[in-house]
Amino acid sequence: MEDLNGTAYVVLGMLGLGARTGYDVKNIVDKSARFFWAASYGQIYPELRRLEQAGLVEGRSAPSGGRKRREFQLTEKGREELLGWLAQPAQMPELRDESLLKLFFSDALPREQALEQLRARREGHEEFLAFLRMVQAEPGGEDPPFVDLILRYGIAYAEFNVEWCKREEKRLSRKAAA
Amino acid sequence: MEDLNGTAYVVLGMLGLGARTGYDVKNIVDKSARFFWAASYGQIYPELRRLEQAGLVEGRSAPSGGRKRREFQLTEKGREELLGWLAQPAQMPELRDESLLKLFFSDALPREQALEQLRARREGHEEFLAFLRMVQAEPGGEDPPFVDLILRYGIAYAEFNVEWCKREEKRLSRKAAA
DNA sequence: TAGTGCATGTAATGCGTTACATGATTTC
DNA sequence: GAAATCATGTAACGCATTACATGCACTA
Repeated sequence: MEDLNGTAYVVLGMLGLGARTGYDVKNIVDKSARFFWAASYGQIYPELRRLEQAGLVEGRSAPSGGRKRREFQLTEKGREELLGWLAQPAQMPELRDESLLKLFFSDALPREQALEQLRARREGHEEFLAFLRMVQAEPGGEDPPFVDLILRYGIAYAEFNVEWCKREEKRLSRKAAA
Repeated sequence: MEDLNGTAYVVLGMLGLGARTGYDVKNIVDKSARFFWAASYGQIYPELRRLEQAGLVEGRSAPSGGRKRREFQLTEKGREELLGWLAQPAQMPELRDESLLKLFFSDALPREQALEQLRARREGHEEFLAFLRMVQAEPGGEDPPFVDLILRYGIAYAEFNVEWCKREEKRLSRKAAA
């Protein structure tokens, strides 16, 4: 087992799911994983090289017309690394949620502005929910079961947040009125 | 308005909530905000200096016995900065959840191991839930309303995750049996 | 022919953790 | 007298974003 960072496993995993180029990896991440794990070109391309040097992926030039292009695929070693990582339990995530931070400090704010923070959080999650429902409704090949599972998680998570905000908005308005 | 990072506002906010030293800030963060926004000494102390230079906090030496100690408090400018920041809407957070990432790639795994990932996620959130309930049950001064709101959010969030995992564990076991 | 998409990459900068280093005071 | 707690800080490293730079191919 190598000592790899999370981004390395995103790349390995996406190659496993059919991505061929760095560009592919980025697009698939943006379409399906961005909400729980983002990745930028500035990480992906250097990471592909490191993985190649470590023998976990194999790259070869595969130009399309006169356009430069590198295709990658998992090596046997790379597949093992991915499976080994998948088999280990994950760390609990450290959230970094600015909106919760603002709410946490909102005792310093007039009630109406604090309520506004709650509303803004709700609206953010409502938009997010709409986006995920759109993705879900898109035609095209069925997703693999666990890819679909995570999409449904995203939807459930957004719904939870919307409902929670609504509940607390009501509670707060009631209190303010009392 | 200065151009400050999130950690700066954590520090300002915690001083507003009664923290006096960098050490205080760290402890309060660990007790009440770590689950949605962590901060380490390596950020806090340099940040306090920057804030002092920017005139947002005021520090003075306040040794207790022969022990070196610096107390800080918000300046008027610092309080305004904090309030200004609180009044603006927050960005949607970018999650970075390794456990969701592993589930996302779990189609590559034998079903039983994938189920194990779900169970591990559930157990993580169960522990987290137990921890938050303990914090909630602790005696001691009542928390300000919004501090309490966020504690209740944490609990609701953990409960949501536990329930979601249970539901999906069942669904998956059913499928495997079919 | 202009715009969009495909494709690859680097450099600067900033954010954050970890490990290290030090030392006084209080409590058992 | 040992251990825990209070308290402050730095240095090295790693991770990630952003902005920049380049250029081909297809389509409207």
